[in-house]
Amino acid sequence: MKRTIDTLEKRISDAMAAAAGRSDCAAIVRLSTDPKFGDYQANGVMALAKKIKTNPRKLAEQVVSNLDIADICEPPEIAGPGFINLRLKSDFITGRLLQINADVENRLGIEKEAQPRTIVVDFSCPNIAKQMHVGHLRSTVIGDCICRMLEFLGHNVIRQNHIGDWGLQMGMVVQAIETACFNLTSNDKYLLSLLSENPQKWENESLKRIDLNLEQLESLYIKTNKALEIGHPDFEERIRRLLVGLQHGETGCLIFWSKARDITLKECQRMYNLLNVTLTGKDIRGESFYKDDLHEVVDKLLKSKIAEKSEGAVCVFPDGFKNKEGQRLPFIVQKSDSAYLYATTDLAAIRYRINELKADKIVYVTDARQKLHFEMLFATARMAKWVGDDIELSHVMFGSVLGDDGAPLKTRSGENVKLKELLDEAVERAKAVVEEKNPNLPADKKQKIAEAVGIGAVKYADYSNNRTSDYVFSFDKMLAMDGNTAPYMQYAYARIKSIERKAQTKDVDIATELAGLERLDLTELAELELAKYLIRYGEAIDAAVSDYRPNYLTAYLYELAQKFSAFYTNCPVLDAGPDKRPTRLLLCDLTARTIKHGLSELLGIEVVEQM
RNA sequence: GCGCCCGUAGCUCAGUUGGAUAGAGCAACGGAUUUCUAAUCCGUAGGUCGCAGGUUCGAGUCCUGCCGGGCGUGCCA
Repeated sequence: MKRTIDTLEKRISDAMAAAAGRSDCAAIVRLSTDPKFGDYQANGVMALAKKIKTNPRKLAEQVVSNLDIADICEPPEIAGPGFINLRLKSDFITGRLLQINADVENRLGIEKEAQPRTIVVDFSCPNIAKQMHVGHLRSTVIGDCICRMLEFLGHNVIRQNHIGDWGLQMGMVVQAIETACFNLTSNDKYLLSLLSENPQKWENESLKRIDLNLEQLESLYIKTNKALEIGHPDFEERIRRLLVGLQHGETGCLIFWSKARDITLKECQRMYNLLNVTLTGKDIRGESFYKDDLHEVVDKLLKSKIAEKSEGAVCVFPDGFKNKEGQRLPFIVQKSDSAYLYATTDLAAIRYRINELKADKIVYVTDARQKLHFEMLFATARMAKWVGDDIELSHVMFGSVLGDDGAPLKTRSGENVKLKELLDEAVERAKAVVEEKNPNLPADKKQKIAEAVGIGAVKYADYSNNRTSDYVFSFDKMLAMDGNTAPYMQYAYARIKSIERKAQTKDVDIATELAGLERLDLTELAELELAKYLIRYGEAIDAAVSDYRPNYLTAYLYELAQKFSAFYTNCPVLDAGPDKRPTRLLLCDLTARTIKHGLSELLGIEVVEQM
């Protein structure tokens, strides 16, 4: 089932082309700004009239006379300076609803993309030896939604969790694990003896016994970091040696590193499961994966004269980038101490994604502060001809999560707020609300509802904000029952489910009433409004996915829930007469399916049967 | 200094290649519950879209300048 707006766009554009005798015509069909203008409006005639220097209203008349859309709309009306106003026929609306109802694939009548692409999405990207914190929330959640939407439309999505598991800090990570082993050894005679006699065996033995969780590892890492900052030359030298050892693949260093990686990834996976994010172990492809390609990246850039030595470092100077003195700005791919950095890794990753993963598009979901980095990265990759003109590189950026004070969200002591603590508190608060509103539910149900609502609220708040702007984090707002929040959406869904449960006690067989449904009765305004909105779901997804903006989807879902709530208060369902009831049951069913699909399939937010 | 992002109702924010009278939610005020979950609905009030120019049939949206804020700006990611 084609999207209505696309069909209208095509037909009107064609009619414009016929009227104007040229091919570059765009109807620019949009939702009407006001119900009195109908459902859709075409804005393109005025621009075209200007281009071909003619009277826009006359042109509009010509276009309309060429136009055959009687299967969809009432006769179009020309208004104002040259708008074409379109009102959907009620037959068309009911036809669509029935088609959605009959969709056996449960896709709510939404078609897959005619030309599926291979799209790599790079997101989440936690770091080794660090707990996920609020800074990872947006990338993880928005990236996941983008993947889900693209996949639903039939694209081949390849998730890439580009974790920070290589580079400068790894010396300290190795040191941290080693410290943990020493701590273990200090009161263990056997390990003590091994330490002097057989260091290799000591490493294996102590690692086997070590039982660190990520929190403990992180705290060791932080201590190491602090010790380094204070500045002991010996210690500094030791960390540097560990880093070099790791980079040269010394087994001792590698097994410590690998242990830290395992501890970290295990905990991250817990977070993904808790967040209902689709990432798994197979999506992990961190910086370390590219470590052996870095030399070649720099070498190729140097050989092709794209990179040059400057102040000891190897730099690329892409066109159009200037520094503060107005001189060309470097994209450093190798430091003067010959170490590689994230620019190098990112270039290696681009090559891998295009050559091995066969990406048509690569989408990076990272915060807005990295904008310049990605602009230079893309420019460099294109200069090197590693990325063809037919391949799209997108930096999907987002703003920061702020605290009440307007500064990036931190704890009182100035640390990043841990994601786990944030989610725990959200669930805790949601639980208090469930307890208050619905104390009679069994405890396990209350817990499930609290988890769905609490975590859903955090995610939904993130989605519903325009991703490019910063937003102020507020439990009170995201858990509010009014407004564009997860609980409001979940409540609307729960109300429909409640009707369904009630139906059984009233001997109403919903399945039977919906199965043979052929005629609908949309006489009430609230019914018609809801019906029209339901058939637009595909348009909302398209808008959200084509600009990677989940807030378009949440805005649609919210409005849908509002229209449902209006319908719910005005139109009794189960007590309606036999002529009205099937239509109303269908509206309930399709609303529930749409909300569930949007929340649970596309946003990864659980719905609940009762609240 | 330069670059990027932003500035919309008291607050938080939507606003889709420039479209008709700029929209929500919160807060405020008024109303609706013998009725499928009131965790709801309906209504009222609230605006110089930072300021000043410009482009045009038409600007919150595009251009220029200014004011205010955030971020970035050669060896972190």
